[in-house]
Parts: sequence; structure tokens; C-alpha cells
Amino acid sequence: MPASFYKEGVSTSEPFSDPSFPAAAGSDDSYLARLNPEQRAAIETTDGPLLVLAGAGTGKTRVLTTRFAHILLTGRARPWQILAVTFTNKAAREMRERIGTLLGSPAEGLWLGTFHALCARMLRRHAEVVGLTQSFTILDTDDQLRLLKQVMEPWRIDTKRWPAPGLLGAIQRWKDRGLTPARVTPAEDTDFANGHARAIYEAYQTRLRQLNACDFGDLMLHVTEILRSQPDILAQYHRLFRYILVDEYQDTNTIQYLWLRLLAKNSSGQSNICCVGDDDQSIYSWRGAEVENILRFEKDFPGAQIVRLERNYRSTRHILGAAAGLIAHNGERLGKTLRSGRDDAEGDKVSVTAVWDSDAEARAVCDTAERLRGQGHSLAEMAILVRAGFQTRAFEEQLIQSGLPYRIVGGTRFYERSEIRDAMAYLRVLAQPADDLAFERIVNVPKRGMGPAALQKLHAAARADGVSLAIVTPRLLDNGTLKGRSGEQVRALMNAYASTHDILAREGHVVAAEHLLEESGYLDMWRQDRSPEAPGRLENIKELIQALADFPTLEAFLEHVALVMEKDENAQDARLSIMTLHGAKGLEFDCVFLPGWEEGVFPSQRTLDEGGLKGLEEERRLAYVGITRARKLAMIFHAGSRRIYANWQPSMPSRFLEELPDEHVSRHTSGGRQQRGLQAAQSLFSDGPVVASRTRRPSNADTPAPFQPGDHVRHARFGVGIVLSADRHQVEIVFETAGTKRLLSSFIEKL
DNA sequence: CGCCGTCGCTTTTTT
DNA sequence: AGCGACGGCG
Repeated sequence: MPASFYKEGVSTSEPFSDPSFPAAAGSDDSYLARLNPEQRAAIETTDGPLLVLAGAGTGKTRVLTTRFAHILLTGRARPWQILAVTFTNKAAREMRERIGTLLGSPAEGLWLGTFHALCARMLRRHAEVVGLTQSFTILDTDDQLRLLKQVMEPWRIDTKRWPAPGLLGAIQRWKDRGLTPARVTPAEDTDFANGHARAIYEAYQTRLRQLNACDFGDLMLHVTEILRSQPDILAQYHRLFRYILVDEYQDTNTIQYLWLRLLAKNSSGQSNICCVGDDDQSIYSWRGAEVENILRFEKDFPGAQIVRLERNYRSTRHILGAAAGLIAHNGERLGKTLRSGRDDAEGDKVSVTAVWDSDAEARAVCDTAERLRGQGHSLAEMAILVRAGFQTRAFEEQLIQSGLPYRIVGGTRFYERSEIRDAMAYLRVLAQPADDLAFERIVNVPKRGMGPAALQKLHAAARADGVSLAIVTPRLLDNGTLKGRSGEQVRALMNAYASTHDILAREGHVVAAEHLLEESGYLDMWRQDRSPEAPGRLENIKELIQALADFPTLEAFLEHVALVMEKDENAQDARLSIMTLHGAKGLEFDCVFLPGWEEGVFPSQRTLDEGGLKGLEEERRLAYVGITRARKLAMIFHAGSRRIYANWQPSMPSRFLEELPDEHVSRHTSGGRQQRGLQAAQSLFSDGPVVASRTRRPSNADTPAPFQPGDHVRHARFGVGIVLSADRHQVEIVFETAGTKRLLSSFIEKL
């Protein structure tokens, strides 16, 4: 993140030193060349509300960035008068870079960032309105939970029935909907902890304010409250932002929508807001996103124009055809048909491969990847996209065996590692002695004899004096309340802080951080640790200290970490990527492997149970996202049985497979030994709708069921058993050892 | 105060 | 099966 991110952007004294601006206006519009008419419309319709429905691979990012540049180059606004919002830091970074390229100079002083980063910036300016100071801290999930647990204590809630994470979730959902404690109606309060949820929420917010802290949801909530209640502040932003650009609008939740609408609807009635999104790629409803926001756009912003980007420049015709056929099964859509923007690309059909079990699936995927590499495809251009994290393990093991380099995208992130969180907590106390949560985290790491009981005493004393833990502790040491062995160790910690403050003033934050972690004994704790992970942890802490050097101050660094939570990855060497379908949104690859297309896995049973038809449609959109990641090859796999937790479970092909139009799909079986069963599995696709068997229709099809109740049968995995019931596709069998299972008849051998 | 055993859960995830 | 959280015991 460039240092410019921290610059204040509201004042009109914002430096802008690009000599080419605005001289370029009108004189050179070469940046508009080679755009198709819809893209040009999306860029040149600058005034009034505009919704750009941008299908996968239709040049969305290009449109967004070119539009931004266009507004600047035609002199419609200065760089800091455009508000540009994205969901991820990655998207913000990419946009910033591309705008810089278009303008020919690094884009500085922009209001371009994620919802949360922009809100953090606004909140720092107006913190006092909601009872915080400008230097408030942003809590991570760990801190939130610990704080909530503390707050919950007086209620004596049965945490078995009402676990704290559940309540935290409820609070987050309220915040996502723009509900402060005061706005939560009694009717909404009944579902948690016997109706105490709202009261606890209120106490939690009070405690946050005492700590001069806010959680992630608060960034949006507080700023929206400020804009709602302070007309003068709102007017200030109305004057400032002449244009608003929003990426991934289909993923906005209610509070983000409210925030945007407040900023967009100024008194003059003119809203130059441009939202870009794709209702077919809305896959985050489970965390509060409201597709309705995009479906409702025309009503929210009267006179809105709509531009559809439907020409896809990414994928082959077969990939587009398969994806279009699939998504056509969804109900509520704004209606958009991807068509190929290229004349060349017929390409290969999307392949659907039936395999015996999840092991065979991993083998098939690895073998194919190896073969494709042999044909000249780089591993960097291949990805395995899974529905859920547990699926990655099988592929990892197989890839290791095959010696193919891979990377798991989206595992535990750097700033979530416990040693990094510890080190961060040390730094937070340094920057912000009022940060009790950070203090609590580190006061007994390494062990200093400060258990819960001792902490209680600290808390009591701090509350009595009305100061924070880090402030009250030296007093307790001086007046002898804290003494003995643990007292000495805590004294050493406080001395470490004292000397670090001196060093911070004299030598800067990098040296100070190193000094603090050294003097406090934290680094020694890991040096003395004999566990195999310890050296890696020390290495991570070293990296953390190095990362500090990229920031002007300790505070800037802490803010960055709180908002970004990611570290720049190393160079992209040629590795195959494994990631979830959610993680793959916005990315593209030549060759995409889509394993696990089985009922229960994908669509996920849980989503179906909880979300019903809406859930199913979201899963289908996820499938659509998966297929459209592929430029050249999309390869789907499904297995006949899969290991889930401890035991093997039979599995049915995903209903999505039948929804793929035959003319764009080629269906195969794969794998060695169980050839007969696999051929039978393939026949599933040729002799009738699989859906019939799934809905457990009795055997009324024209062909008789292949098995009768009482038949003795064998299954390669589960052994010998007796048929209980059977229809044309499915057989229910009691096995001697494996219990009762429903299986595809094609995998069963008659004895 | 800290360790060990048992219980329960187990999708997706950004910020 | 495997991990994390809590509770009881030493």
C-alpha cells in the first residue's frame, strides 16, 4: 500500500502535481480506442446514476479504471473528488495501479479503497461525534470475541446454549443492516439469550467506546450514523465527491448500501453514482450481501441508465455456452447473456468426468494437470477450484506425490498467526496504552504469573482509577499491591515499555519494535521453545519487523494491518493454485479443474438445508463463477464415493451436471480398476434424468430396477451386503460391516 | 495455576 | 478422525 493512502484527502489543498492534467483533456482520447460500444457507453455516460451489468470476463475492471481516468482527463473532477469503492484490498490495489498507468503518473490522494478503509479514514476525522478519539484502534475477531465474553459475564448466560461467537454473529448481522443498539427493535431481540442480546450488544458498544476501539462493523456503522445525524458533515462530503464508483455492487450489504445512498443523494438531486456488478456472480449472501440492492437500483436512483456488458473476451464458446445454460436455471435475474467477443474461440467442450472415489478424483486431476503441462500449459495458468476447504487435502497429497508444485490460496493468513498477533499486541500497547485487549493478550505471554485471578485485580484497580491496565500496572507495582515473583516479571515488562518509548522517540519505530520484543522476553520465549514450529515463528516475527519499515509510523502500520490483513505474496512462480470457488472470484486461468460436483458437496447440503431455493440458486451462481474462470479448459469431476470425516459416503452426481447443455459438454469416465462400475456411472447420463433417482421416485421407469430386495451384492469399498430396496439408479444396502448406505446401482456388483 | 481429558463440531470469508 | 474449547483435578 503506497504511503499516499494515509494522506488526508478531504481538504481541497490536496496536492496534485501531474503537469499533464488537465491539459490532456479533449486532446487525446486514445484511451477510448479499442473499446466496444457498450464499454464506451459505460465510460462516457458520466452524469446521472448508471448501473453497469458486467458479465464475467467482459472487461469490467478496464471499464472502471478507464471511466475514472476519463472523468479526470475531461476535467469533470479532480482526483480527490471521485469516491471509488471496492470490496477487497486486492481490487483497490489493482485499480490504483491501472489508473496510474492510464494517467501516466502514480495516482495519489485518491479516495479509492475498500468500504472499510474509506470508512476508517472518514471516522478518523469525525471520531468524536460517536464518542471516540481520532486515534481509536480497530479490533480483530479475536479481540472482539474476548471482549464480548467479558461483557457477557454479568448476564450469566448459559454459554453452552448461547455461545459467544453466535451472539457476536448476531451483533455483526445487526451492524451489517445498519442497526445500532437503539435501532434494534424488541421484536428482533427475541432469538438470542432469552431476549438479552440487544442489551448485551449495547453493553458491548459501551465497552468499545471506553476502550477507544471499534470493531470492523463499526467502521461502517459509525460513519453511517455520522452521515445520518450530522447534515453539515454530510454536506461536506456531497461537495467533495462529484462522482462515485462502486465495484461488485451485487455484494453490498445493507449498511454499505445506506452509506452509498447517503453520499450519493445530495440535495441538488443529481447523483453521479456508477455501480458495476453482476447479479449472476452474487455469492456472498451468507455474510449479509443483498442481491436486492442491485436488482433495485433503478428504483433507488430514478432516471438510472443501465448498460449491459455481455461480450466476453475471456472464454471459449463452449465454456460460455455451458455457463449460460447453467445459470439460465436461476429465477430472479436481471437478464444478461454472455456471448463471445472473439471470433476465433470455439475451443474444447467442457468436460465432465466421473471417477470412482475422491482418491481417484485427485489422481485424475493431477494426471490431467501433468499432461497439460506436457502440452505446454504453465502450471501458473491452472487452478483447482473447490467448494470447501476440506477438499484441498486430497489434492495436496496427490500433488506432492506427483511432484507438481502448487500453492494453496487463502489458508491461514500471515496476520492471523498467533505469534504475529502476539507481536502486534505488543506494538498496540506501545502505540496505544489504552488498548486493554492487547495488554491482556501479552501480559502473560511469555508466562509472568499473571493468571485470570491476577488480571481481575488489575481490572478492578483500573476501573477504580478510571485508567487502562497498562497505566494502572506501574502504580500497583509502586504501591506494593503487585509484588513477588510475578510482580518482578511484570515490572520487567513495564521497564521494557519505558525504554522502548525512549527508543521510539530517538530511533524510530522499527528499532523500537525490535527492542520491545527483545526486552520483553517475547523473542526469547520462542528461542527457548523446542517445538518444530518455533524457528518458523521467529522467522515470521522477523518478517513482521521488516514490514514495519515500509510505513512512516507505527500507527500507520497498525492501521494497515487492521484493514488489510494480508502481506504481499512472493513472486508468482509456476505453481498450480488450489483455492475455493469463493476465493477464485475475479480471477481467471487457462485451465480450471472443478472437482467434487456431487449432491451434498456442491451444491452444499448445508446451504440447501438453510437457504432452500435461494441457497440453491446461490450455489448455482457459484458454479457459474467456477466455469467462467476458465479461458480455455473447464474440467468438472464427480466421484462415486467420498471420504467425509471418518468414513466413506456414497455420492450422487450434482444436479448442476444435468443443467449443462449437452452441446457444450463432453462426458467421460476415468480411472483403472473399477472400469465396469465407471461405465455404468457414465450410462447415468445417457439413459435418463438423474434427478429422477434423487427425488426417490419409486422404480416406475421403463427399464426395470437392476436389483431386487434381498439380493446379495458387493461394493468395492463397503464389501458384501444385502439389498433393502432399489430403483433404477439407487440401491439401499445393508452391509456386513459398513452399515446401511444408498448407492448408485452402477457401482454395485451382484453376487 | 496449569495440565490433561472429554465433549462437540465440522462451508463459503472480506474487511 | 482431528481439533479446539471448557471443566475438573492435581
